[in-house]
Amino acid sequence: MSSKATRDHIIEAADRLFYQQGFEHTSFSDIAEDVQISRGNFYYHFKTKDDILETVIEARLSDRQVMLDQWERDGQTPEDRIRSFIHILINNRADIEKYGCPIGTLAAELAKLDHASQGGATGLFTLFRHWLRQQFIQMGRSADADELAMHLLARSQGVAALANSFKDEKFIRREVEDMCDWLKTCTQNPS
Amino acid sequence: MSSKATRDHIIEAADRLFYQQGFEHTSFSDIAEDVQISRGNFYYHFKTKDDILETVIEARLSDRQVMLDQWERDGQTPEDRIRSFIHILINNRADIEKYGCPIGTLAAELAKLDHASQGGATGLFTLFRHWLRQQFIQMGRSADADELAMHLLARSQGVAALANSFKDEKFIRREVEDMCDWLKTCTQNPS
DNA sequence: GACATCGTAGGACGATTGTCCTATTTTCAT
DNA sequence: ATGAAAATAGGACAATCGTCCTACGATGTC
Repeated sequence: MSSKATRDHIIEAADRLFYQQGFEHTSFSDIAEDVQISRGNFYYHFKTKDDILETVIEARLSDRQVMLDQWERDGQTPEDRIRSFIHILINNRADIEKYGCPIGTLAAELAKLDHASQGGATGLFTLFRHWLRQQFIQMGRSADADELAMHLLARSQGVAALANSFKDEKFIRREVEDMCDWLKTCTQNPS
Repeated sequence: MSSKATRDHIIEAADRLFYQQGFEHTSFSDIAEDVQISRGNFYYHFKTKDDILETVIEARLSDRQVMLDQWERDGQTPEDRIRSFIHILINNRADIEKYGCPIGTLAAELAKLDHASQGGATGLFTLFRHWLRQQFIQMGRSADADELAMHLLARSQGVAALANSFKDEKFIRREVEDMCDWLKTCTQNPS
């Protein structure tokens, strides 16, 4: 098989397993078994485990960027686009209830490990933060756009965390609705 | 030394290290070194690693219960007491920026490990959920007390998560103030 | 002061970890 | 078809993990 195809399989499997089981708790054997290659062959594609993590983070960054670009094309108004962000919680509720937020849980784990890729995980947050900030600026809230972005990011993280623990779909839907209501008030109140 | 003293030392060290490094990433050697006992002596006090985790969760439950009881004595109004809860974020901001929320990060890790003590970690959330619910009931919001409790719990978790990633003290203070403002509106609006 | 119990130390154990090395197979340009 | 390069397999490796076992020192009761 071509090198790139195998490499992509590894990245896809590592991405999924890091999400479902955590980075440290996922071993090379786990990934190799999932991809159906030998454990030894691993080091032809990646030098170290940290190397795979870096690549997975880059892949997630690229994935999310594509998603944001798509919203930029689809959503008519910045409010529409932010609503798409909020509705991630509903669209991915099954996974979130089982494994939490893929970005938040990774950032939390790497912080505890004091891992070199902490910054990469924070970069995933920053991607959304800057994108949300842009949307709020377009809504005429340039003065406090970053504060609004952080606020919404925090609320999403909180909902994901509790949804993961309590596995309560109604709670997710209620909070999503509440965030959308809050979003409506953002056009009106300049502060 | 008495058995109980050593045991308490182990629990205290395990509690701290599980928080700072995560449960799985903390080994018996880490704890033993911290307590300054031999690794082998461990199994005189605890049967397994999961056994220590269970005990640590019980200790955290007891600790937080004591804290809630204290607030119950100190705070004049339920609003005062809920404010004490919100201000955990400020009082513990240094640790939260470094290690996140001790309850949220443990619950997230155990969910990924599919660990038997998942319920114990969720129980820590439930302790606060029920306590907050009681406070909101005393504020005359019995109809939606649990929803308000979950809402506030979620917001705290979100702030802790982002504070951990961005290490931004101003963000914490801003969100705490915002939550206190929101709390004020809770007495007025019956829904 | 003898003795049983409690507490501790130190190491053995099998399994698993990330990493690395060396054959062997596959692929493909010539 | 042949040879170089790419890709894979399988195992060796040192270290570390949780667990367990046995022997030694401390403690306190009779």
